[in-house]
Amino acid sequence: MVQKSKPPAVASEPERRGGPKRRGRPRAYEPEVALGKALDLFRKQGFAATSLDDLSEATGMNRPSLYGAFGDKRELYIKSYQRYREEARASMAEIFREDMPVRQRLERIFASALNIYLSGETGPRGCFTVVTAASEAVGDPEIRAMVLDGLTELDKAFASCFRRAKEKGELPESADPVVLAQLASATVHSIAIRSRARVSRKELEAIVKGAIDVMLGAKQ
Amino acid sequence: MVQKSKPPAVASEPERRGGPKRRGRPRAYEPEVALGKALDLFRKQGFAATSLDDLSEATGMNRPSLYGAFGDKRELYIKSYQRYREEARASMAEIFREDMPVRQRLERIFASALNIYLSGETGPRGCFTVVTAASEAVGDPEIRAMVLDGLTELDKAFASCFRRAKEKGELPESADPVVLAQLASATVHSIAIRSRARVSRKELEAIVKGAIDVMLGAKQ
DNA sequence: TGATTTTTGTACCATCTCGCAAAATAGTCC
DNA sequence: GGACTATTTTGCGAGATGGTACAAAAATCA
Repeated sequence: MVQKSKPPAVASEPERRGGPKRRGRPRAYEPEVALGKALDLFRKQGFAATSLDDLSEATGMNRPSLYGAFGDKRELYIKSYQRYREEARASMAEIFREDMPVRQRLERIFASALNIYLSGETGPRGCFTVVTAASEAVGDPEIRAMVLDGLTELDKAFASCFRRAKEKGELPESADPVVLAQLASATVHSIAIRSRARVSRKELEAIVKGAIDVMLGAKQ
Repeated sequence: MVQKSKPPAVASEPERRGGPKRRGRPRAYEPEVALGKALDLFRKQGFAATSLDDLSEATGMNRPSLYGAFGDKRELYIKSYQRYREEARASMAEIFREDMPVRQRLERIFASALNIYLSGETGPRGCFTVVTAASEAVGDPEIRAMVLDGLTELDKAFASCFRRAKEKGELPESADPVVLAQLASATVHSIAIRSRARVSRKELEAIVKGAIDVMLGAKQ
């Protein structure tokens, strides 16, 4: 009953101009925006510490509207996480679109991660996957599956990055793309955690640089 | 009630120093044991998702006793974390006591971490530092300082490990102990997160092995 | 024995929690 | 204009939450 009879207007644009006008009282909120606000909150505080009142205040929707639009708290959490993943995936795909040296690609990936983790008005927002893994993944199989999926997606992206590099001769034949990818993912996880402890951007960038050097064999 | 109401008469160390015998009603619990139970719970569920009722049930203490012994929920959380850190530090010190090849020492450190993260009756317990960083560190300066301290402690331990190795000629002169330590820490963080998503011990061990190989220059 | 001290057990409070059901509102379609 | 539809608003209720008050219980001390 919530989103069943909703017209397939998935794209946000056709709504405002000459679109197939929705019947009934118009919404006082924009779902995309509201979901973004919810995402911010969940990312900052985690699931349990975020109350419906918090969400209601942040989104500007009162609880029943929230409930009607996104389902209960857990569903909203899952939808927020999905949206987060989509955004992360998009910026990742962007980096993989054009051709460039491995080092540069790695730098851009890590820079993108840092931007995601450090941006935020009230402090670093961190990584949703890490927050979720820490709190909800143990007890909720569905959420755990999403976390697992997020982790392996990152692994695969890095692995393909290193595989390409090997093909182009940027890495020695002895290099193992999967192992290097796990190290790169680990670096991401590490800066995700450290960013929450308010480690400075400078230090995090230094960690990234050191990790890249080792992975590309500049050191050692 | 988990802890039975047996008198603590012959507790591990009831009273030291000639036993000036506590006056008043004897405790029905052992603080050390109770704190351990609280630690388990917090580690599993995080701060917000753990209620005083949960803690009361797990420790076998009712709320007033809990409050009297450890203070409010936040204080209990902090005390739990301190105890966790002490245990981790102890097992780390153990590994640093005797002399051994770097690879072996690294293997033992990671094995110790894996044991800590994976043990648990109701599933992997994960790393308190990661859980705390994800949930509480952003909002609570005191807790954040503890997390930061825990992170740098691990970094330093690894750094000293690599420094020793370099002195003994186990690593090339070009190796940077600090950078390698950050990579090692990152690997720990990564397996801490992955363990919560129920990644199998086997996979985690493979990640560790790959990371060690790269750090010691066996690959590349 | 009785006084003192410490802990325990029960009960309680004020607040917050999530979820829901009406009722009011604002638009579209005929 | 009136019927219809989708959304918002208000408000509620059963239960959980963190924290506390108070008296009974159990030990030591005098």
